[in-house]
Amino acid sequence: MDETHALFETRRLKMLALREKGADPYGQRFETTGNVAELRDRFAEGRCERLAGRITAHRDMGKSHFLDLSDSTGRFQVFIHAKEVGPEAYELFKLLDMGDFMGVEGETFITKTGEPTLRVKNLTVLSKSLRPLPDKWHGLSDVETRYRQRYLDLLANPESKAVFKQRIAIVREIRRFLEDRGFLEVETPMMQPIAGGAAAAPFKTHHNALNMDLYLRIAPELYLKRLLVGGFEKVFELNRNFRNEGVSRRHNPEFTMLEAYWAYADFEQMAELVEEMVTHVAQKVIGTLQIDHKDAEGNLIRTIDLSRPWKRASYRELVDQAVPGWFALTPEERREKCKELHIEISPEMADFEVTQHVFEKRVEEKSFNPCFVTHCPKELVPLAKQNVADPSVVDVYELIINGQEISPGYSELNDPIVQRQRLEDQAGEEKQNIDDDFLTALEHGMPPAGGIGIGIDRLVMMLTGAESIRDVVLFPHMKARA
RNA sequence: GGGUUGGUAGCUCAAUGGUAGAGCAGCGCCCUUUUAAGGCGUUGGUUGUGGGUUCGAGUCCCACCCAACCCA
Repeated sequence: MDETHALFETRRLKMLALREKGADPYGQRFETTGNVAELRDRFAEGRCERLAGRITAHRDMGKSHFLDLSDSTGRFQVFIHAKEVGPEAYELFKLLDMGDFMGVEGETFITKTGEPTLRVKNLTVLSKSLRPLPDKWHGLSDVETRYRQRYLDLLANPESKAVFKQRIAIVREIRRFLEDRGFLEVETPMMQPIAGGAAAAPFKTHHNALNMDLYLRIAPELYLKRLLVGGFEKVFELNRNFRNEGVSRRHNPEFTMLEAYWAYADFEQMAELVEEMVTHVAQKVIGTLQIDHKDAEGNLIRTIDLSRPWKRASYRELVDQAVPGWFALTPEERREKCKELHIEISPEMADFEVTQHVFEKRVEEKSFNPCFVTHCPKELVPLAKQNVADPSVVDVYELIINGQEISPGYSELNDPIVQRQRLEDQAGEEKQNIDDDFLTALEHGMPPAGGIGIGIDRLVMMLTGAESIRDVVLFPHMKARA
């Protein structure tokens, strides 16, 4: 939309005309007697009120005008008539359009159709909009515009705004829940010399004054554990991580992660904590533990049942259930089996990766109600403690809801020697990518601890029924327009 | 990275290869209680970009850009 467009020009000329008539088209503060909701709550005829908002409807009866003035709490009808506001203000009013902000003062009354209304005596122009808002009836449905110009989506689509308000409430309730249990929210570096704590490609940046490369963090984990070494016993961080990977329905390059660590606890206590937290948040924000997911047409696809207790089963058990006899096969036979099952695998995959692939396709993607998958193979999770009885697995859970990983939880590895070995194995040739400062910290002694991560975006998707991460991230990343 | 679908007026959408249209918004006129107000009239387009085929392309072909979905 270029700025010489007729619609833009018409409004620009009106803006200039307002200025000529002595009205500042971009005005100052306006004292109100309340917002729309407050006016409605205490509504009685004959009260003098002052209200500010955006013009969202205009019903023109010739000399009488009915406008909807909208703020974040709703819309309120205002009545404007030349005799009531006087000729000068009426001239200003005629220069206003849908989408403009104005402040009004007048007396309340009820129209003959029963609508609570404000009869305007004085009006103040607060802000002139130079571009038209989306169609009042059809709204804004173009997904590209909804993401690129989210403000239009928020204005035109109440259900979109509702999802973001739910997201805000979810994040707030998580913070309260953890704080109520003695967890301290901390802030650790977003820019790290070595991007550790997860296996993912980082974004690289450069500090000019220090002349050093830095990475945007892919996880806060290694810093939070330093805090356990430093004597904090219950900490959490709820903030952004960055991963330099593809974007998809489930991936945004920056995403919000909760990590929490609890000294002297283990992964089973962490599972309890997460179960309690998510059900608490669902009950508080959504008002139910039965979460309906609908398709674009509004048809119910499924209901996710968050009722406690949540299912717990070992990785091995679940894979064996999905593909009976899987663990009796040789690695070669497993690859054959994948062909039979039409599960695509690549030749360079290690045997545990083949199993993991089967897990993803046959267990994860088919699990909608909550399931804690416990005791994963240690190759998958290098930062967790090995199981005492079976060293081939680690003491972790992986929480699956809605066919996606929502949260991993660990009994954190606190043996510095084993930890160094694991990181070295994982790094392979790239030894310089090992966070030596972290290992030094561990060598000073870290208490045994439970830790969790929760992908907040995916949690919000699950709780709100959003099909795409872009529907729960206010400003999702998009390619630059041509 | 591969596949599928899509991109037409500010918004929502039409248009067998044959004059690019509608509703809403905008603009003008009528109307003193409307609720998507109504009535009459009217402006508005490089059909994502660039090529090609054709007497003629929004439509067919090629390349590219952007997006959604699926796959890797």
